[in-house]
Amino acid sequence: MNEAKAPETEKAEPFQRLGEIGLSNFAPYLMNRIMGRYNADLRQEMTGLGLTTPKMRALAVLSVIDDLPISDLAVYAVVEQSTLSRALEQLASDGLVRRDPDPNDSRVTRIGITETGRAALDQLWPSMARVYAQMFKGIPAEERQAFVTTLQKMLKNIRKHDF
Amino acid sequence: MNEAKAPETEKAEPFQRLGEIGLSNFAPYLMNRIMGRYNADLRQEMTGLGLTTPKMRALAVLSVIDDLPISDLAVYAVVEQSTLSRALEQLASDGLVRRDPDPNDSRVTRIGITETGRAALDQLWPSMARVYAQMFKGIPAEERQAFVTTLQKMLKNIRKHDF
DNA sequence: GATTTATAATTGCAAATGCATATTATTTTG
DNA sequence: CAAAATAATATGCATTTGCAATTATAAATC
Repeated sequence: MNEAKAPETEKAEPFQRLGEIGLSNFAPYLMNRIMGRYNADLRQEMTGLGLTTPKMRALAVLSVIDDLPISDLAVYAVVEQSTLSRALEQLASDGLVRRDPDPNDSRVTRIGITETGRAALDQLWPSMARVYAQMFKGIPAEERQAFVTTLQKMLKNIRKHDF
Repeated sequence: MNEAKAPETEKAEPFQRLGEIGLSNFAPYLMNRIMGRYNADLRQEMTGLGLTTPKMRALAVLSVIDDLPISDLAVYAVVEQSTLSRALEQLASDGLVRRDPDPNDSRVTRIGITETGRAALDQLWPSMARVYAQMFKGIPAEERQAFVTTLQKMLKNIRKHDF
């Protein structure tokens, strides 16, 4: 009577529990495991350069999209606004980023990366590339591409902002 | 999917920078963004249940693999050993987990989940399942499966332990 | 156009985190 | 088998984090 007439892809399962899925089939678990290692591996390198994860993330984002309002940067960099505020304080005093008041909205401070900031990131990049390569070792280009495509869909599904 | 020109899977590129790859094509970036949202979304629910991310992760793992040494649990749950130690202290005093001395090695404490612990996780599970479903919304089963398969390979590539 | 509401960024503060170290138990080695 | 090296867990402590409240500005509403 109360048969589920589910459209296949969406929600057909009554409610599978984690134990039934299994950790190694549960994507969020695997992703947390992988990113935990990725971030831990990089943290070591960062420490040597006087960087922290929030600082590094801010620089990495700014190396691609410059001159961002702090609130946008927080979203891109996946760092809490207040944490980022303090990280930027240090980055600015170390000369790795620049703070420019937004001409149109005086509440906004726009952050740009400096040459020194780029240089710092360049020092870290080999490690990032190495860990990245390690992660995808033995995975063919086509599979990598499909993987990224799925990730892009997932981000669209889950994000709370327009970017 | 356009035919790839390059047969090389390993390392052929001279050294592409992040700016050239672009944030939205850089898998670790996308994964951090997605997991950042996933974890933030759940944190809210957890707070209501008196749980934190480390506590929740420990319970989730234990619901699948019970009776783990603390050191193994730390790996599975992606939580720092010292952080986990303190999280377990609280979980035990709240009666959500049990601590049993290992009969063969008296350095080891094995952690098991209690009925109360399972009940707490059951309360959280609907939210986890909801965010999980949201993440994969519109992504066909086949693509999901391929995605998980790639994740499994990646974990094998990057992990430092045998599990 | 004055008042309410919303947004950007900073900051105070308590709690959480992670590193280094301590403690206890086990394994290895000479 | 004593001494040294290794392993599992706990803990001291300085730092980091995130929430809530604050300040300052802008937008909306009446």
